[in-house]
Amino acid sequence: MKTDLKKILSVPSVEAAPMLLGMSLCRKTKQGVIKARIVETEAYHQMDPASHSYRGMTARTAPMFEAGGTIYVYFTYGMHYCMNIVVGEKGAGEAVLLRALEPLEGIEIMRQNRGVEDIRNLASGPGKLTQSFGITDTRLSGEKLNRSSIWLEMPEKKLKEHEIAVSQRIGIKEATNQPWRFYIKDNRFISRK
DNA sequence: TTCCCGATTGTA
DNA sequence: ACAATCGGGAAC
Repeated sequence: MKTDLKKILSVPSVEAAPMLLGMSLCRKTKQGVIKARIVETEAYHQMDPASHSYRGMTARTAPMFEAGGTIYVYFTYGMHYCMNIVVGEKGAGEAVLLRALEPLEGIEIMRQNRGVEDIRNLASGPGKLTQSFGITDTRLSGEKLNRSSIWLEMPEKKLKEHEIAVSQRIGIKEATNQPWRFYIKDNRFISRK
């Protein structure tokens, strides 16, 4: 049975995060189309003290409470943007942080956006991948996949369970950390650490 | 209105 | 190991 994208976007984040691995994040830009494979994700949800949705809805986090398929972009450390794909039902406050991508198409555009040459340094981190995709503000936050410049494409072959690795999330305080980071085993494009 | 700090990155 | 850099949100 073919796994449907809509189905993936409707389940809780801890289930959706590994399911998004292998899918392609795509964006149409002025310079051309960019495509990159999702190789590392993290799950966040409303009962999670490390999640932006934990303390309820604010102007910034409102998109995180929208229905699955919404995009949530936030600004952090005074200089970086991070992108999430909201999942679950409207009001749930569930999202999957995209942490690393493997460049597939539009690699020259990604190089220009990042200002670096090394393909492994284009999208191997949550701040890097937004920069390589030309996301330089939070205007995409609240937009819907497929109804904006950004969309997802299903992989040609689905990942097997043994190809997926799990670990604690990165940059989260010890006390609130959980094994909710997922990445493709042995992939060269995951973030460092 | 003040103050602290972060779902990071690049450099030393 | 650490500085850069600034908006969000809690506290006052």
